[in-house]
Order: sequence, then C-alpha cells, then structure tokens
Amino acid sequence: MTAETEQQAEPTSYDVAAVEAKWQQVWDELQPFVADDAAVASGEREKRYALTMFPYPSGDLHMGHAEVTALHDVMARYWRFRGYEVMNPMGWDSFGLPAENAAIRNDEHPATYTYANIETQYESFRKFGLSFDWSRRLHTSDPEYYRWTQWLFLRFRERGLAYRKNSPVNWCPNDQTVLANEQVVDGACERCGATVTKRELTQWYFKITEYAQELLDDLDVLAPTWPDRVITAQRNWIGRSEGAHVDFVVEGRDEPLTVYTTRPDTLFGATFMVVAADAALAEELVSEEQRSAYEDYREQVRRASEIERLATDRPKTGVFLGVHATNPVNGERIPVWAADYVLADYGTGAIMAVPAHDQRDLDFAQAFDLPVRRVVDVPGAGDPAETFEATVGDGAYVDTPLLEGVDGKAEGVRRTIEHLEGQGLGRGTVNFRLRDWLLSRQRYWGVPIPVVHCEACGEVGVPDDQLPVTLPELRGADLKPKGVSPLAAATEWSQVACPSCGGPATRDSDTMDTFVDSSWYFLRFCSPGYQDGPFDVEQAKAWMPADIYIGGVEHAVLHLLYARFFTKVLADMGMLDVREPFAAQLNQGVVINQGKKMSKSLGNGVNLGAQLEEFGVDAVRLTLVFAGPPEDDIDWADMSPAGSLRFLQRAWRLSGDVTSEVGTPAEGGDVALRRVTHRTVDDAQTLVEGHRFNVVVARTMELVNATRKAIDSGCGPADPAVREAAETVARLLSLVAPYVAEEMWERLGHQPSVAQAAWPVVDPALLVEESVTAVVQVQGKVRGRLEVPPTISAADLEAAALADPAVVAAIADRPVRKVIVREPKLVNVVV
RNA sequence: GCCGGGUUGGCGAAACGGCAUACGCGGUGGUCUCAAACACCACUGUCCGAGAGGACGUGCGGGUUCGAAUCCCGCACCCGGCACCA
Repeated sequence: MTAETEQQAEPTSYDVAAVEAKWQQVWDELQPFVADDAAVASGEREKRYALTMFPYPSGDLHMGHAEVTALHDVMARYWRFRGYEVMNPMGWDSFGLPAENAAIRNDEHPATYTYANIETQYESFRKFGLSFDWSRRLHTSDPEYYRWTQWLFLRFRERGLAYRKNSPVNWCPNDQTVLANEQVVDGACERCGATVTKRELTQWYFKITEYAQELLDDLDVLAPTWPDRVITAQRNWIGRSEGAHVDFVVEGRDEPLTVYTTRPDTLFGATFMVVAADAALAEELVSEEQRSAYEDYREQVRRASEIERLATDRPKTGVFLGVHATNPVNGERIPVWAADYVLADYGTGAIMAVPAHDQRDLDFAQAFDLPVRRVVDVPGAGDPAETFEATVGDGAYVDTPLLEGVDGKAEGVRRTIEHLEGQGLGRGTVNFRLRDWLLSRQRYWGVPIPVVHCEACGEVGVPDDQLPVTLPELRGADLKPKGVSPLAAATEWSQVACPSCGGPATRDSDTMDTFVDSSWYFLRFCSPGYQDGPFDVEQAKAWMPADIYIGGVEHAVLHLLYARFFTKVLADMGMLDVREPFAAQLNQGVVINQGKKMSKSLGNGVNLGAQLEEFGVDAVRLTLVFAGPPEDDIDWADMSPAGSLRFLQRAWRLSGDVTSEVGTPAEGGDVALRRVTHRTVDDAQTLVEGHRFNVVVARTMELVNATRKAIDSGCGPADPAVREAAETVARLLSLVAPYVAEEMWERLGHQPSVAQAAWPVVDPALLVEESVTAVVQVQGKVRGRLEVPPTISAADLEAAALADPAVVAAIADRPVRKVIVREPKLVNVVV
C-alpha cells in the first residue's frame, strides 16, 4: 500500500498515490471521454446521454457527490465499452443564495465565492477519476449561459406562459425574498428554516398549470423507468381531481358565486357557503353591516404564519359576510361566510359547505351553530348531526329528489352534473392542486428578468439583440436584504430608455428562481458553445433525451417537474422532438453516518478528502458502489473502505502473476476458468443495465477469487485462461476503480487506456455448463444432489433421482404419488 | 387520513416460483514471523447432538402451489410523498 512495503523484489501491493498521479496525467493527454457529435449525427454510432444532476458550488465536494458520480460513472463507462458514443457532461448550477450571503459576509462579489468553489470542485471531480467530457463544461451564472435563459423567458412570455400578477405570496422574512410553494416545507423556508409569512406582491409566474394534464399523463409513460417514489410524488403534487363548478345566485349581485366541489351529488345537503377570507371575492361580497367584522378577521388571518395555518387540528374560525345565496337545485336560502380553511388559490376560492359529508364543514358548522343535513345514508354510520362524524362513503340518497334510487357516489355525481349542465347551473370540471410557478426573486445573484417597465408602453420585453441583460457590479453591503431587490437600488443600472418608445423606463428588478437555470441546462450540453440560440436544434434532436438521469430524490418534484415543463414548451415551439427530457431516472440514497444524517452539530461528518487520502479514490468509489442497491441509503459506519482496498490489491496482484504473453489466444485454456469468466461478463451486462452495480462488484470479486485459485492450485499462471480472466477483471473493475484498472491493464502488456478497450466478447458455448447439480426433493425438502449432464432427459433424471439412496431412505415405504421433474436442475418426489 | 416503497445471519446485502443467506464486513481458530502488521487457509443462521445427523428458519397470520423470501388476502412496524386542496 505504501512505498515502504514495496522494497521486495515482487511487490504484493501497489502505491495508491503514485498510481493516481500517474494515470491522471495519462488521461489528460489521451482525453478519452470527449463525445463526438459527428459520429452521432452521421449515424455512425448510436448515442447514449448519461446525465447527473449538476452541483451547486458550495465549498468542496462531499460524500454525497462522491456517491452519485461513482454510480453514474459505472453507467457511462459501461456504455462506452459497449460501443456507444457517450455524452457525459458536467457543469455547475452556479447562481444562488449562498454565494450572495458569503459576499455580504466577506464584502466581496458573489462571483468570487462562486468561481473559486467551482475550481475546487472541478479539481476534485478530476481526481475522483470520473469520465466526464469537460469540453462541455458550463456554468449557469456565465453571461453566455444566462443570455439564453433570458431568451427562453422572453419566448415563454410571448406565448403567454410567463406573466405578472398580484397575489399573496410566501415570504421568507430572513432571506427577504418570495418563495415558490415548492420551497415552503411545513410552513418554513426550505433553505433557512425561518417561518414563512404571506405578502401581497406583484410577481412573475410561469403558467405551468397549462401543462398540468400532460405532466400528469406522461407520468404513465415514465413509470416503468422512473422510481416509484418520484412518480408518486409528482402525481400527488399535481393533484388532479374531478368534480363540478356550481353557480349560486347571490342576493343583490349579478355575478353568480361559483364553487368547485368533488361531491355535486351532495348539493341538497349544502347548508351554507364559505369564501376564502383573503380572496378578493370576500371583499366584494361582504355587506356594509359586516364589513368591519370581516376586515378585523382578515387582518387576523394575514398575521397568522404558514405553520399556524397548516395545523389541521386547530379550531375553525370565520365570519358571516352578511349575504345569502340560493341553492340552485332546491331554491334554499343559505348564508355566505368567510373563513381561512378555504384557500383563495384553489378551485374558485369558494365552496358550498355540506357539513354532513365533509368533516371540515361539519367542524365549522359546529363552531358557528349552522345546520347539518344528511343526504346520504351510509350503512352502519350514524347521523353526522348527532355523531359529529361526517360520512363520505356510498349509501342511499335521502332528501335528494334528483337522485332517488340512485346507487353509489359515481352515478350520483354523474347524474347531478348532467342535471346542472342541462339547466345551465353548472358544469363538470377538472381541478389541479398544482399552482403556477412563481419565478421572481428579490435577490441579486440570479438571472435578471429581461423586461423594462415604461410609463408610456407598459411592460416591454428586452429585444433579443440587447441580450444578455447583465448584472450590475454589486458587492458586500449593496447586497444586504432590504425587502426590495438589490437591483432596484442600483439606479444607474435600472434606469434605461424604453426599447420601444425611447422614453424613460426602469428595468425589472427581480431575478429568476435558480430552478429556471436548471430547467434547460441538459439541452445546452448538447451544443455548449452555440451562438445562435440556447442550443443547436439539430444537436438536441441527436442527443435527447438523456438516457439516464441520476440524482437526489430531493428533486423529485421541484427540478424534475420544471425540467419536464420546459421540455414540453420547447417541443411545442418546435425546438425539440421529445416531450420528456429524461428517459430513465435513478435516485441514489444518501450517505449517513452512525444511523444519522451527517451534520456539523452532531459531529458525525465524514470528510471525503480524508477518506480519499487514507484509502485512495478507487477504494472509496468501490465502497460506495458495493455498499448496496444504488437507491438505498449508505451508513458509512457499516462500510469498510479498508476491505475495499484489500480487494483491489488482491485483484492487482493477479496482473503480476500472469506469465503468458499479451495477445495469447484464450482458446484451449482451462475450460472451467473460462466458463467463470464468460458467465461473469454475460451476467455483468444484464446487471449494469438493471442498475444493479453492487452485484456486478460481487461477481467481479468472485472472478478474482476463481482466478486466484486457478493460479495457486489449478491450471497455473501460464494458462491462457488466466490471462483472459485477469484482463476481464481489469475491464470490469474499470467501471468502478479506474486507476487500479489502468495499472492492471498496463501490467498485462496493453496500451492505455483500458477505458478505450473493447468489451469482452462472450462465447455462448462457454455459457453452457458441462454438468449441473440437480437437486432432489422429497415433499419439497432437499434430500439429495446429483451431478448430471445439462442435456439429461426428464426420464433419465427421474430414474437417477429415484435410485439415489438418500432419496430412497426419505421416501421409506410410502408410495410415490407423483414426481415433478424440471430437468436438468430439480426433481420433487411427492408421497 | 390518502398514495407509494420496504421488513432476509452479529452488520451491508444476494437469490427467472425450485439448493435461502452468494459477495463483502465483523468474529473465531490456524499458517508465516523472534514478535507484530500484511498476506494466506479453515470455520462462522438458530436450536438439539460428542459426532454422524436432525429439527427450525426470510416481520406476524392465513391462502394458492408438488414446491413460496418471491404470487394473493389480512395485520404490525419502518421509510418517503400529499394533506383544511372542498
């Protein structure tokens, strides 16, 4: 392992550090991983696009980066071996808050922190021996990149998919910026943990809801190749529901009050209505007598934090609005209330309350002494008016003239909608939980929104030939949060001539959510230097979709949903011929330590650099890949990088023991060892393609063990089968441990690099076993084993089984009732 | 509450409906060594048994099958998503 132990004539171990230094240099010269666009465009070679989520440049790489890239590299290297032209790019998601916070702290420019970290991470990635094509490297904070982010924004805006609206938004008082719904977790800011409040602001949105149905439908297409948990998370997030809009006439008002309900069949049980307290609708509806009561209540609601609002078990609050509406099916006059349990931005912001069949409505009815009327008699359940338990199941309709004798909810809903539509009182409709994507942020270190606000012309998009709208040079205290964007305070930058009329105008002072940047970077990789658009349409057609996308499950909804949305819009713009960007997806687990997430406060962090120093890159990579299935979490405390290094040394020793000449044909070599070799290669193909990388490592270990045995106590080191086996080990190992694999390959007499070697050709004749072990069971229990030829007939196998002494003994004197024969591997005797 | 996934030796984990526990870690014993480290060899699911051997065994309870870790039904527990979304 170290130089000291290498004094002997025949070294028993290699010098890890020396090997790493040596091969890093060779790779730099050979550049074996640059993808050839022409080979794909011409159809000369089939493409594979291997994609890993690009990192945010915060400090150096950690265990998590090591794991995901180690797993990813197995796939990329395997595809290269199989003769595909592989694009394996990497870049940095380099806009974002940490750089801005660091800049304020250190009184510098965010770019200083950002680009210094990028260089650190770049060097670490290289040392980690990953087969990235660095010629495609990109950073989303480069003007050449964000110019095209702005260009895309303008195209979205032209299509009505980017718009501004005034509405209550999630506000993080600590980061002094708005947050998308996705960035609010349990009422707290996902980033800093501060309690999120609501603010009324004018903000930019992407109209992702326009694609809600397609985003949902296409999950069915992705389901076979995407993880279940991601599919489920996205389905839940999109939250499709079917129901009806029902129009209620409000006294003294021309416009109807329309509600959304999934239970139109319970319309006869509606005893009041509720409007979201913070909706404009409530403001419009409230009577003069109730106005001050309503306004007091609304203030109380606005002060409440998201956490308080989300507590589902808190008592219902609300206020009567002083108006009544008419139930369209029975003409009944019911009161209209305002409450905060109804959400302004879901459905129509108003509901019909059916307390008998909705627990929330029942709780509200109880709190304010409103009537409860049962219209579905659910067998076995009491009357909700007495039990205070709303019933939601199927049952016989009561007091519902429209649905007499109707059986079941589905039919009841269908008939009611039919009736409403016939009478012009409502219509069947579909609703989504998904909201539009709030993309503007009041921070500095992001993409400036390329829009100018002109007194005369209003909102004007910056013309394409004036892109990019670059950031002004701000640093340190200029960036301190003040509730408005730092860009608004940079007056020299913000005051411009209107591109349309030339009059005085101001630039939009918001920057984009960094999720915008990462929604299309995988397209830029297809033609990273392209000058005439965000990407070369032809190159994107050649490379897309990514054949695998590996990354953390924390992006199950956010990033993956946005990237899918962008892809669909770009397809509609005619720039892509795929509607889904990622054909297959794999989420690696997280690396923990001693049963807990690594953290500074717990003091249980495992430093990647220290592990690499101690065991070497190959051993750390091997440990991460061998630990278990890629999607499972790894507890580093349960792992043994020392054991991994031990194995690598054992494997390496094989390359020194081979005595046959390089190029010696394997034909005629020891058949038993050749069988193991060819079986291993054949299985490895299936295993890698099934992402079962841990098993590939196990099988490689078995091959090493078999080769060792052959050398020491079998056919001996000169047998050509030993060379074949050792060369196979080098290639299999290069998927995970590239340094030692190169070293082995060279010691075996080959030219570098093993990464450019051909995958071994499997000889099908060697996959057929000479003899197999047939198991003989009596009553399903193993009682004997027979060595038989694989071609044995059922009759012969049965005869041999029944002649076996142990089997005869197990049967004893009982009559044989039936014999199941699955030649050549199994016989089961039933007595 | 609704949706998705899981539960196999001391530990990480393998196993087209057909030998459960491959591979590795850890442990025990041994070879080498003055000694140790390294390396190598053997053993290592539980119980009974001196041994040969036997019984039991993949979270729990049923079922299908000649045969179930694997398929079906029910339950418990763990992990993840959604949740005052009408």
